[in-house]
Amino acid sequence: MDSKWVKTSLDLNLNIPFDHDTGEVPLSELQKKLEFKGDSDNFEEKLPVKEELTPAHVVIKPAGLRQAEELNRISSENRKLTEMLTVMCGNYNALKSQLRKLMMKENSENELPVLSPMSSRKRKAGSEDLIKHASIECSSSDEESCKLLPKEIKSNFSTVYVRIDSSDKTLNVKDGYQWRKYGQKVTRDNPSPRAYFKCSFAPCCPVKKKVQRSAEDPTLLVVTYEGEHSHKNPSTPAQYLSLNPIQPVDSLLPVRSSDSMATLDLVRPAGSPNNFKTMPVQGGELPVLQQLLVQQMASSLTRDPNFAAALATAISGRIFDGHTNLENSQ
DNA sequence: CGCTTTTGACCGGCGC
DNA sequence: GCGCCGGTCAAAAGCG
Repeated sequence: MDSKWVKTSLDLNLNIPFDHDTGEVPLSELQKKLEFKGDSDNFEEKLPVKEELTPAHVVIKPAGLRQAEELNRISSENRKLTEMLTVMCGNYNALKSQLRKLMMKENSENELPVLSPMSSRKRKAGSEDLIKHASIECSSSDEESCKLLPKEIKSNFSTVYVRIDSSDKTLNVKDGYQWRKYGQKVTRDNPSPRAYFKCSFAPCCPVKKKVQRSAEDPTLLVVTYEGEHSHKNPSTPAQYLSLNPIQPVDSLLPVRSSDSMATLDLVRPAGSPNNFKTMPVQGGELPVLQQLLVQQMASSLTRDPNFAAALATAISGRIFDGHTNLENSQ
């Protein structure tokens, strides 16, 4: 990756020079963009859907013309949004492939053993020790607002930590995939039960996940993903976004105990300070943290209720305006 | 009625 | 060989 950096899915103006083959953009370009777009409060201004219909528009123009114009405008906005969505998805995939490359590099450098999680209890315990440091902490008072996407690592075995309400007794973690619970067990080392889920989105998808409250911190859910999804996405991007207006967040890369650990407090309002904090970094981890920073910015923006609300208002306002104008003209 | 969840039974690996 | 333990199965119950 070197001096380059990956593109996130946030360039709604689509002006960043972007190599679709490598999924990379120059760091300087990205920084410029992030300076602009990092503040979600500015999003409303950036959206090109706020232009007002002046009374003159409504009164002067013939009804049929106005309707046609409205229709054109709505459909062009629709096209724009679809385009943005397509690019966002493309960028997400690019980001994912970057992550994978990085992982492979990390693994070959550190010679991390490829662990087979099911083979032995003792070895399994070892692997969990390793992945424990690969956690993302997602603090949430609201389960709906806390959505994670499992990272795909070489060993196909990953863990994320999800902060939940201590009163919340369910073991549901919404990560965009569809899961079917097939078992629950109380394990020896933890009084709270462990739930076993299989991915039920695709019938042949081998991915499983285990969800259990942390023994040390009952407000922390330990979610262990195993395997790789045999399907691309939980649904088409449009379907997924319509069902889950907030994009999931990639979890951290696995790092060893001596390395840095980043925590994400996703329950904090996106505009508030310290939404992202890192612990002291050891040499060689900077690209990972930069990547995380970008991911965090992306997640903050896409999770920002102001942004979602502004977008929803703009779209519904358009539709409503269109309806009103149609009714007025009749 | 079909899908999901619950839950006790069962299975296989491991240590003693 | 036996018991322990984590993981899985599958029938029954629950739910929309």
